[in-house]
Amino acid sequence: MLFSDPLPPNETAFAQGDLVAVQTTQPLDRTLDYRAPEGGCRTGDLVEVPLGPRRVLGCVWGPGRGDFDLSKIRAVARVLDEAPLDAAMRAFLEKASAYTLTPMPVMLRLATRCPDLGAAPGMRRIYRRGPGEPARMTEARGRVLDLMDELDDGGAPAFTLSELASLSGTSTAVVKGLLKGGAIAEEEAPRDLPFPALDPQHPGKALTSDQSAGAEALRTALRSGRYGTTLLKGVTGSGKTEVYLEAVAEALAQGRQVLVLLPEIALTSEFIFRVEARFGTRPAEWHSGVTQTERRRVWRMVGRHEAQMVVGARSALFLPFSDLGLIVVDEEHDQSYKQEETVLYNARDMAVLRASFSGAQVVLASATPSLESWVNVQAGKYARIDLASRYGPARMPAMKAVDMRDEDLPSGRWISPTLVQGIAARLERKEQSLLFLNRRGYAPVTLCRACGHQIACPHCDARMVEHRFRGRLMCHQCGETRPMPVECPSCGVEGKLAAVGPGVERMAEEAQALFPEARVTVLSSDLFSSARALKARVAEIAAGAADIVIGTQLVAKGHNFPLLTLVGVIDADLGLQGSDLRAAEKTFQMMRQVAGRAGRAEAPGEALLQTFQPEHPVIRAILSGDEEGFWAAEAAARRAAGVPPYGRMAGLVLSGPDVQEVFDFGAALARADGPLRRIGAQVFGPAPAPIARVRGRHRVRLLVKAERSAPLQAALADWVAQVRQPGAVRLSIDIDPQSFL
DNA sequence: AGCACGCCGACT
DNA sequence: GTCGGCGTGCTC
Repeated sequence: MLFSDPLPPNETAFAQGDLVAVQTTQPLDRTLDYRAPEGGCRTGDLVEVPLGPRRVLGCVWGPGRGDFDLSKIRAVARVLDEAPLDAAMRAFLEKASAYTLTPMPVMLRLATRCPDLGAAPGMRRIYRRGPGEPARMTEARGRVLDLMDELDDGGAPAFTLSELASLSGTSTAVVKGLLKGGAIAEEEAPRDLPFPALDPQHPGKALTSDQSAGAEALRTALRSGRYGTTLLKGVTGSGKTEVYLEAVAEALAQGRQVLVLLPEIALTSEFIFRVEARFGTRPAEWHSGVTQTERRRVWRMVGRHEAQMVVGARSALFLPFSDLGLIVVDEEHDQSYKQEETVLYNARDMAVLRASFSGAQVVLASATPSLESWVNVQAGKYARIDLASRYGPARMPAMKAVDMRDEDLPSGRWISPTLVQGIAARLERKEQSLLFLNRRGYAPVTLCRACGHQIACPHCDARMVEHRFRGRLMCHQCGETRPMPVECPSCGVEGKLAAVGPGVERMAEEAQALFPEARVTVLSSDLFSSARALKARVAEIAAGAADIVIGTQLVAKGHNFPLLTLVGVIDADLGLQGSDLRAAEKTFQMMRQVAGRAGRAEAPGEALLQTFQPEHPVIRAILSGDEEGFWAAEAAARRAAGVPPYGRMAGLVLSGPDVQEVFDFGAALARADGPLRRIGAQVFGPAPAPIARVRGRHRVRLLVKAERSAPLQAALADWVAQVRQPGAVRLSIDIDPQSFL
């Protein structure tokens, strides 16, 4: 990405009646001219404008274009009482729109995702202790007043009516009764309270010399007051968090705002706890689990610089920070930063873009960085800090391959004798073992032994996966479930349906059969109703509530298991097959993350990787621990193939209810490749997407490949615009797709 | 996104 | 004749 565009001119004030260009959230491909309202407005102001019979949300983008019939121009209806989007934010939105080929109105919608935007700030009644005494004292009244006096630490604490009633164990009627005598005073207070200030001077943990050096480098970068990106690399448990919290402290001391992105909501509560320990109070939170009221508060306070620090999901990048000084992207390599729905953007790249417009520093933290980041370091675009030594006595586990060709294992069994021995030894020592398999459910395939039929989802081209705990079949694509049938749905023969292949539930069964006395548990996302329930279970397990843990991908993500000393990877080859060019990178990262779960406390850990191809370069790189060698080899391979980050790619997915129509549209696009050829780009496809049908919609994929320097986005826009799109067919363009299938 | 306009088939 | 299907186009 290039981030060299200058900032747009500074904010302009417009007097009533001046022509202003307004970017709306309606799907229009340009701004519309309006007249500035009574009292005027400024660039960046969020406004309500009349559009046809409706009023819609918009943002003042600059002086009017003046290319529309003056007599038809209407006036801005209202300037919202919200913080304006500043020049850096607007430039960020425009650049992100151009880069991801996402229409501006969609970007503006991302930036204004605040409940009740523009509504008057909500008020609520609060109650404080008053000077008076009640005419008659009762027991309930006494409890209420005692509560208020007891908690009175000088600042006359305020309560809501319901808080007061429930905390003192009475009804609201008692509180209301106390109002009369003036013992309690009622007042109106804004619902949106500023966030308490974080204290950068609050003492932090003692740092190792490695960590101190890293922290000092980040502080120095922060003091430059300019944009810069640093890759903070350290194995699991090396104390990356402590290091970047020092950068946070520096930004806070400068009075600038901080955003920390985490890949998973489940990780936020532990992180917030650490922030509170470090800075004395909690930061603002922004993710799908936050209530509407709190969201509104966070959005407003961020815009007014009354929230200093936000911890959240990728969408927090679009909050209206007024002075953003630091963005931390924790676990920067995580695939979830690139979502594969609605708006396609990579939060890691967008963080860098946003920071470049705000003069902010970016810290990309990871034990296993993405190849892109590694290459950017090599090219001198990013700085790099390595935390090599492990925090405390724990070490990286010893890693060994279990060559499955030499293991004596009956069919239908997946835990090799070598791995069984390892688990047995741990059980004896009262240590934990983790078996990792990235497959949910009992078995990936359900096959009829009579006719060979495989049970597939009726809406998707995907197999139904048996979930034996629930006695149901489930489609992992669309979530469709149905009871487990007794007879084959194809030939009707009873009792011939067989489970083929391993899933975590089946591993649990096998482990339990091997070790009947052991406590076996499964950690899989589908077994928990909420992040809270999952977190609670993880805490129990960490405390020793299980001997053998069977887990999916979930366990690779930063949860702590101090008693764990053995990790068994059931199928280390799983990620190596297929034509995904990132397979090697993903497998490498995943295996290292999982292996990093072992031996975090006093006891040294061991990781056993079950594989049929121990000589595979990726497996060898994992075992040898030669990361730099792996990156260099992988980078060379990508360069030779002309693929990202050395070449540019775009993936197109066309989808619609009618296969023929979708394919015809794909073929028409492939034929009309003139604009692409002009920049030397090639089109591949149309081909059925990896999952050719999802929720009843047929999906077809095209892939565009270009040179690094080619103006890909502009060519793509021209190309797609030439071919008329059938109404029922949807088209999404993914710049820098994660998988190239 | 909505909402109007408009041009074709099935009905009171 | 007219009601209503949703394709096309406009909104400052």
